[in-house]
Amino acid sequence: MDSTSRRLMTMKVRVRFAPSPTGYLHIGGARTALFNWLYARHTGGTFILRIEDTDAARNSQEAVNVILEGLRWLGLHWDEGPLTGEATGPAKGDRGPYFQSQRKDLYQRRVEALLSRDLAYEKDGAIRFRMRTEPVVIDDLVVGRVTRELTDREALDPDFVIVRSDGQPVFHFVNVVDDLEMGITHVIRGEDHLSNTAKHIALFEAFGVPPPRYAHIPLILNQDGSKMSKRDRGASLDTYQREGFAPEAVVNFLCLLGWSPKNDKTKLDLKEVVEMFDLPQILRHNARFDMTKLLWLNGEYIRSMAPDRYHELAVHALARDGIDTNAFPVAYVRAALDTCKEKVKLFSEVKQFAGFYFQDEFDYEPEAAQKHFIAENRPLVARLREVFAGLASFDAASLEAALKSTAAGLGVKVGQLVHPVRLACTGRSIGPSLYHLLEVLGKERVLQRLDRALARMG
RNA sequence: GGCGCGUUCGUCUAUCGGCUAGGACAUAGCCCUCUCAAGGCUGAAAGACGGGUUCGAUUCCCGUACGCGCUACCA
Repeated sequence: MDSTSRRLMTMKVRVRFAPSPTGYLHIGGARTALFNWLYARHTGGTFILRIEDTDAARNSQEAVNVILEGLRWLGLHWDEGPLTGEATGPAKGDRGPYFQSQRKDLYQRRVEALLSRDLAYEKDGAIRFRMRTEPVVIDDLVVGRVTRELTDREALDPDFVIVRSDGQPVFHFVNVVDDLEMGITHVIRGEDHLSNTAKHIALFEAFGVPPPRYAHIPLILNQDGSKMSKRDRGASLDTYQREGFAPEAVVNFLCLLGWSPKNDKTKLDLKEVVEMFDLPQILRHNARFDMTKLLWLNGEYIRSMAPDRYHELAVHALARDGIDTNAFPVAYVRAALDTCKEKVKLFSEVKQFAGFYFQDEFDYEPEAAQKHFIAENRPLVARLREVFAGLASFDAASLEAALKSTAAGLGVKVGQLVHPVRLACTGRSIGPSLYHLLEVLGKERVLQRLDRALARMG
């Protein structure tokens, strides 16, 4: 073991997620944040959020808020970093500011230090760093030992710009200065930065400071293997926030992209992941994003979700879809939502499954109405209506018994009653268990809806 | 073009030289069933290619192909 690794081993881990506020949080960025968070929690270290808002033109407070809200939604809370999207706003941690736009003096001082030692020089109004020409060895914790040779262009001129002629320092420079000043011990980032790491290491050496350990994680690709860009469906985290995914399912799925618990478990306990997670086990190849599997996982999470959590998310989804459940008794809402818990894969589906509980006026599915609301069924449904009306106890078991004996008495299959009744009471041909849904609706609503449907049957 | 990284079922992955290559999603069939799901059972489905090393290679080495990344006064 060299002295650098020994020093780092005794040092408390400090990792950071350093997104640029572009207006959306890329799913790959979310995974990078997750891996940094997991490593910090695993080692008892510190997870830092730093906003790389050097490109003033396209940065805004709203764009930063998208990132903050995305991370909060995922449950990836940071130990140091901004508390709001405002660059000059409050922050926690003593190594700030955590916005690059507020760190200009720091960069200026570092530039002058390099200039004064002739490690950098001015050319055409820009400031360039004297890059070494020997290969740079990167001991990456994920990829292994990488020896970065000069490219053909670099062989001609290895130096690179660190401050543009307009006075703006470039990414490679500010990134290194910040990691240095903030005492970052491990840089966990996308593999797209691997080649550039040589520059970063050279810069650290120029400052006379040992570089942090690097861990370059593979990229997340589209289903077809192409690069996932802003426009691709599922590339932006807000897709999941809006479409009714449970954050815990998204986090679980992201854990499985490039990392695995080495057993056959798919549904993971985050606490266990924190215990097991480590950098060397991260896979070295890119992964494709399988939305179908995430959807399945989300359904798994919903099915096994704690009741309170499920109701909270379901009610929230309904509200977003224009259904105010506050107008109904809490017990009714809970009972109604419970009948759908095992049916939905997404919270955005809750309205389709449970909407009828909260609105009396709804249209019938045309095809189903044509099939089930026929004259032939009218006397059958009418008979059942009377049986239901006479029931002393309107619970699922009684309803089932009543419906089945009525069907038997009429000499028809159970389905011949079930389908028209379901359609009459819900407007749809699919939905929760019929008997349970009738129980929740209650006798009054059920009879009303049956009457309304009977009026349309022949 | 140069530099770097990668390559196990369609997809995510297990395997750290002994494999009849395991699991999950998706998919096919069957069962269950009031719809839709869920669940149960069964099936099909993989080591990019070519050379080495080895008693033995998915596993180690080299080459080729393919994919991805970087190669900016973008981040």
